[in-house]
Amino acid sequence: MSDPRALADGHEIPTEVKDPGLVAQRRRQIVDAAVGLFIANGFHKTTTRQIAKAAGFSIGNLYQYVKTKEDVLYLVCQAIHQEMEERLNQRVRYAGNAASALAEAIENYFLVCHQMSDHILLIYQETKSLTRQSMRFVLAHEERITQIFADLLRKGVTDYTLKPLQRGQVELMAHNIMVLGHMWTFRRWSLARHFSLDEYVQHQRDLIMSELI
Amino acid sequence: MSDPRALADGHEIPTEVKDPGLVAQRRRQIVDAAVGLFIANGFHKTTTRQIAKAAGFSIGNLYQYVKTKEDVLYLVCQAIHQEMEERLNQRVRYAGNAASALAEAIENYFLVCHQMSDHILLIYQETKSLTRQSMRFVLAHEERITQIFADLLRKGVTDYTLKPLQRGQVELMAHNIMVLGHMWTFRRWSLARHFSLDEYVQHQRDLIMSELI
DNA sequence: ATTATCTATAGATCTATAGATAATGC
DNA sequence: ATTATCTATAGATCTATAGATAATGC
Repeated sequence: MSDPRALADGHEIPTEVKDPGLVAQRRRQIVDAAVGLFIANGFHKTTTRQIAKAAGFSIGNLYQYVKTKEDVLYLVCQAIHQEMEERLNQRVRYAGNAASALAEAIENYFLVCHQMSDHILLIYQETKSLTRQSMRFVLAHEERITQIFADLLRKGVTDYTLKPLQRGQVELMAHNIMVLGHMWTFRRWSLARHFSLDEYVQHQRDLIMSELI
Repeated sequence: MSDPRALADGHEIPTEVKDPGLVAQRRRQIVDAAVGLFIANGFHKTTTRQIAKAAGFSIGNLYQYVKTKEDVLYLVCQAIHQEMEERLNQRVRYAGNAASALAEAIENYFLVCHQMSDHILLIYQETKSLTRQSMRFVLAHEERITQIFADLLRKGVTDYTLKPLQRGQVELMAHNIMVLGHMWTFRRWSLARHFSLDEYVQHQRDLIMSELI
């Protein structure tokens, strides 16, 4: 709690069930069921009954693993960020030329954004339905993902493969990268009239890199 | 309907009331009441009773002016885009140096985004709750606003105050400008730790313009 | 007479829990 | 014996409408 990065690990949700392995398994079922339903119908129009049914057990049992419907939303948001973070870290190269590592990370990130479009949209649309506390954790996770790019930028400044940047400008560029990736998910209805995914990724990557070199 | 730009003018919502002036007036009351409630509590958690009460009349009368709750959301989205568009057009200068007109328009736009933060967030969060048809109109309006920047970019290319740009790149930069303005509204929780509004506007404006000159 | 407004409520939900039943492990 | 699961439902909504009343204009 004292380290701001630990915030993104989230908070415990109380359960009536003793076996931690079972809790993890059932909650994964809940999340898998809920993600699809929330994407299709939104959080508010999805009922806890639908979630229980799609997860493969009864409504009563669902409430052994979460205390409220909002708990389900929180689990979903955390799971989405978790997956996003893993997919990015999996591919980030920290050795060698930082500028080209950044360019690769941007490309990878934009492709992941494309693959996780519906999930990213869900977070934009439903974060507001979280309790204050849950929202803080979800935003902290978003921030931690942003720091992947901030770290690469700082590394590029250190090894002189990028132009020098003020501390604030590092943050700004990291956020810009994040948002331009998301942009493909919430403006594709217009962007796709002009670009394929690959064209979009290349143009944006070049735009960002030309700013930095 | 045949001209894509006309789409943004929207579609008529049926009413039981004959006097068009009264319809306009009551709907303005409805929109003013609903905007505040939707921002505070979200579309789904706001009840039609609350809207009627805040608008100053009964629930029965509300339904003389709209057919469904979703109609209210649609009216709200249109009103927000209307105001945004007016505030931008009011300040856009089409005479003289296009590059500096663009820089000024960006600055003005970012400030308007700041002032209308809650409204922009509302559109990001609730557009999905519109019917398919209403959503099309709302997105068309968003596109029309984006074209304000696309037009300035084309003008800058024509008068040689900006670098030459391919057709697709004009669209891309216009969308980037739009989204970087919105970004202040949905990432201020993080950005404000590093920048004041004015610093943010200047940095982003300089970043965009340096790409174009 | 016509138009606008209000009151009262039908009908349809939905979340969360209580209490009963089934499964598991000692 | 303990833990997990299920069935049934209490209690609390909420949208949209029907029918009654008030206001308006000829």
